[in-house]
Amino acid sequence: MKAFSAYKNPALAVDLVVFGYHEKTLSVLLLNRNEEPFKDRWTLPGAFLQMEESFQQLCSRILQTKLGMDNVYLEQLYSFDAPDRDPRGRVISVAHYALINPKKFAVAAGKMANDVQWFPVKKIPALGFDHKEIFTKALQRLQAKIQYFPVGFQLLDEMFTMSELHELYECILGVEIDRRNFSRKILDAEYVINTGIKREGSQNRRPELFKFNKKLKQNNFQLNIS
Amino acid sequence: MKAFSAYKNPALAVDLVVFGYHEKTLSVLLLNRNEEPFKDRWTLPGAFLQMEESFQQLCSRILQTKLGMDNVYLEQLYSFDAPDRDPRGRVISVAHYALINPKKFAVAAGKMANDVQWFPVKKIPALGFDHKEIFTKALQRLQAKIQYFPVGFQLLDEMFTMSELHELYECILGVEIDRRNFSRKILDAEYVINTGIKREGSQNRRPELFKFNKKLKQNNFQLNIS
DNA sequence: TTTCTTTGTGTCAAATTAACACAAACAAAA
DNA sequence: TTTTGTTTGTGTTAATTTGACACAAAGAAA
Repeated sequence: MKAFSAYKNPALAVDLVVFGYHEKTLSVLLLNRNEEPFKDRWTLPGAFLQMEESFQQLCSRILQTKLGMDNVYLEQLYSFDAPDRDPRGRVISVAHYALINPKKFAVAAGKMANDVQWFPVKKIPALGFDHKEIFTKALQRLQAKIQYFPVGFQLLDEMFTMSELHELYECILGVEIDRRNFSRKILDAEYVINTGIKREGSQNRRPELFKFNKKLKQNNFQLNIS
Repeated sequence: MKAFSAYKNPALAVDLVVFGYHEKTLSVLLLNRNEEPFKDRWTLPGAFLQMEESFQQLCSRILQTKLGMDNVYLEQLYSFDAPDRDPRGRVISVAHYALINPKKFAVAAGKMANDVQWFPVKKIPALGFDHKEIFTKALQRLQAKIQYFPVGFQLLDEMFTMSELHELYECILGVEIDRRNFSRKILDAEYVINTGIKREGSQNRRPELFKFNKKLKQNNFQLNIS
């Protein structure tokens, strides 16, 4: 480590935007900090990166110790570097976002925070640090991604109805989607995944909403419609 | 900074994938390292983040000191965290990519490296660290982004012909594009940018290749076709 | 002025989307 | 078990978009 001795490194943290879907509402999990800075303010859950730890591991650690969750969909979002983003000093945050099904995890306040709570994405309070910016970027990413990749099933139970999926999409994208055309797109996509070939029918091909790729098929992706 | 005293932080670096377009070829700038680790191997240019420095500033510093460039298009790519990616110890790399016009900058070896050279993206040699992975991700990002956002002009002169732009797109995407339909899309897009309304004509609307948004207009974007 | 090259528009068939009628499947109630 | 309503999926059609290519206008070179 000689090579680094001349450097004083900024601290490295991960902040998590945890999305959950419940009662037709997309929500985000926030912690009420019980210590300075931003004591009693809502913030995203986060923690500092340990020397030997990967981002994945750190995310799991945050989810487990602070929120009691594991095995969730996770994706790296962006790294935030504003020099003044943390009043304690220089901290780079490599933000990630997670998609979970709130029913599976009873959210309980961990040791650090005095309160953990779901907030609908339309009613996010003032956040500490630059977490509002992180949240906004995460929501935009989710909205963009759901249109070409089947993230979003992680927000529902293993089995879900077409209506539930339809509502989820309308909710996340904030637009109305024709129920029947949506249904057709999902079924077409599922068919392609399972068989590798397009579904025939007079004109019933709607390959736009999802552009499933082969990787997904390899990953044994399953769209369960009850 | 008391709060951090318990932590030993991983080092933070930025690695740059600098794209240039020259003689109908998309290339990447590589440095031949003249010190361990990976002495005499090709790598992406990079440097460690100083305490008060933003990513932007660090990128500029790398471009200026190692490559003699400034004022280039720059975008954050992804953060790489494999614990063993640097044999010297734990180093997180927040990779960025840049688009430049090679004609504007005479590439000269800086102090650190003993050689700087353009490599066509189809002929990248074995790279040190995990830089092959970073390069691959950058190329994929560029290919994806160019299809809905007008990055890519930065690779050409201020004035360029339609043929040049057309070639650039074919080169980056690695596919053939009909010259005439391409031309129409570009001109339609330019028209929308300048006037805010669609270009009329019997069926000559091709709004797919670029989805220019208003932000671009605000940024005074100009597509100069000689 | 002629000839060649570059560039842009017209046209048309195929593919895709959006909107909505209708029918089958399912569930709840009687 | 029948009735009644709700959910879900397919059919159909018009409008939009794409892709392929003919052809013409504009420039550049000879």
